[in-house]
Amino acid sequence: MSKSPTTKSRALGKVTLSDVAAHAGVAPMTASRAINQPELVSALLRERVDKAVQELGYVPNRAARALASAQSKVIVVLVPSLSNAVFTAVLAGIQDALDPCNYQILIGNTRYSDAEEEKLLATYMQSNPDGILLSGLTHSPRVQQMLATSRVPVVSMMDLSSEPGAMSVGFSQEEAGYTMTRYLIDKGRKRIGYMAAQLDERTLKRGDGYRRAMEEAGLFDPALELMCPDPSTIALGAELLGRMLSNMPGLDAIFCCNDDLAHGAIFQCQRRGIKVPEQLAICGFNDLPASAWMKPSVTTIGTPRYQTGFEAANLLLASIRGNEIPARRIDLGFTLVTRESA
Amino acid sequence: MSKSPTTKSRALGKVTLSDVAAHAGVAPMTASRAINQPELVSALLRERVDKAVQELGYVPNRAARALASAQSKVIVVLVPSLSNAVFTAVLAGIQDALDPCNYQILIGNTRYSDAEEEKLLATYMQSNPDGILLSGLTHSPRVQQMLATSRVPVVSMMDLSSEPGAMSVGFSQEEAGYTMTRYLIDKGRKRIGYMAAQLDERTLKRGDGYRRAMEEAGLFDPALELMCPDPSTIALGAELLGRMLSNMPGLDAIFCCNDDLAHGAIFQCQRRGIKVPEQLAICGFNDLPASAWMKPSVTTIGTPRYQTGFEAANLLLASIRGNEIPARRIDLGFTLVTRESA
DNA sequence: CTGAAAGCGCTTACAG
DNA sequence: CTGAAAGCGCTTACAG
Repeated sequence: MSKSPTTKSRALGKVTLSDVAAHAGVAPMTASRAINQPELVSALLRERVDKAVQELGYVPNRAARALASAQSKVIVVLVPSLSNAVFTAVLAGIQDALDPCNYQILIGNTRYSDAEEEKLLATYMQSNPDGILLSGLTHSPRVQQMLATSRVPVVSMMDLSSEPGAMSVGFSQEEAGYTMTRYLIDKGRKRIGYMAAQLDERTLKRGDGYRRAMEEAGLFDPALELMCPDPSTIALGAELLGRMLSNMPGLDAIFCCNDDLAHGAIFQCQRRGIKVPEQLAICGFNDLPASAWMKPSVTTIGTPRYQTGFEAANLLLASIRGNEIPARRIDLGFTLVTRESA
Repeated sequence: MSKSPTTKSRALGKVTLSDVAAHAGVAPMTASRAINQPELVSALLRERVDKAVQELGYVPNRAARALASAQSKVIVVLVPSLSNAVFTAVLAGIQDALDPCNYQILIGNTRYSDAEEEKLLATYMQSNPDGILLSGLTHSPRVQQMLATSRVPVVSMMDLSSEPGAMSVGFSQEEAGYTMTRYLIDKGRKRIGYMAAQLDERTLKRGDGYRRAMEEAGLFDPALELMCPDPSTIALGAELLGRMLSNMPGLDAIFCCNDDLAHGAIFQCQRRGIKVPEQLAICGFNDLPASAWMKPSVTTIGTPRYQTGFEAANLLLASIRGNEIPARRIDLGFTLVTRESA
């Protein structure tokens, strides 16, 4: 358990590559190779270096490597929320895709705020990331500029970009909103409300789909939309249900922009003795685990969250490596999951 | 929008501090000061440097700074899960506490695996973290050794350490398990089962508390415990309920080690027509949002998740800064939340 | 297969 | 208040 012999004032007092090299009786360069490209070093020296690494407890200094090699091995991931199960599933997919590649993942939680996104990106840019994974398609001008000037590969997740050359993985949020609304209409519902919260990009696009379907069917009525900027929670769903019930006479169905709201709305119906779906059909979006188990179980849109993260990370890796990219726009689709609630 | 004039082969082709200094007509050292300790630079030069930074779009290189200053400004956080709302709340608290301090947070998801924890820590150690936030008290020998040799300040979250000098923030998991069980006993329940999954450290300690209460009351029966190593999910709760019902005759209450299991168990009861709490009392742990809204609402233990993250981060900061630390062991307590289900 | 030299972009430690 | 020198720990680019 020997320590670095020199005690220079600025140093961390840690074992360096030179210490390892000295201990093994080789040049630092050889020690470096033995560690990073062992196939380029003779078995004998490789063994001596390995032994020195063990004995000294050498830990490579990532900052030094990044500086010398101009390669950070860092990938930045920006998501709007960590409390939303949707994004933790996306992160799981990203982790699984990146795990074998020895990248360091910098996770930033923008909290659905453009300002926060700018701040995080500005900070993370100091780490010279090799690639960036972003949620959504729309970003502030400053973010767009930072991305453009950095020339770092970027993949957008959760929706499909129509910009040529842009890389994106997800599905059409608008189309999914349309599909769910269409389903309710086909079931014979006439007064279909849209309950939305957070009002992020995706919620708005689902609303666009809802509107298109309602207009097509001649059922559109702006009074049927409740758009609330607060974060989506079960409690908010419960509250908004009350508001919709009192403000929208004749309501026979509600399309909630996500499952959290739908769960809250259904719990509220249970407490008020409103029968779902007989009196009121309620459906959600995302197919969270509880949706399959609640009573009534919840009709919703199944979304490829884990897969989105996984594919987006792989697309980014291909781009970083300069590999051929068959498709820069990967549509993972969505599924209409019909259950008891609508 | 001028670029760095030199085009050396190894460089990133990015604007450096020297470029900024040249553009402002000062020495690099002065540019560095103007950016990091502006109060030490005259107003005139400070202004010229600021202008140069703007005009060149300078982004500091974090690796270079870390290497030169021997300070990483990195804090490592290891949590066992990101899909568990408990830990995302802890992370939110950490973020809020660290946000003003310009630290980079490295979030590692150990997936409840010691091997994964070792791997993550080994990787993150390469970044020379200034501090580490760990979940739980027990860690593998290799993890303990890495922490010991690095001499980096560590704060443990989610439970209280009895080791002298160790810093920890949380509450007694054992005590909480005891309290919930005691509550069920006081309510007159006799055959109280314990439904556990994941079987991590905390689940086991809650079980210890359950056992202590049952033994005290002369109600203990090992046949009343169902310990399943699979991850906790609503689906698993629903499944385990079935198993307990068929294997534990006379069961009149179930203490689920967390709310996910409790929700699944209650949904299953609804589907089977079992009345909760009349025929079977069910309670959970953690007080997730749905617990207050479900029907029946869920009796559970409220836990200080956000607060744990917040206080743990602040404790770590104090330790990093060498501030005086009034208490190295911060007990945030827990609350028994009695509702309809038990 | 091995190694001496130079440099990555910044900050420390001095000196003025 | 300002700056010239040296160095952080590693890797690139050569040369042998």
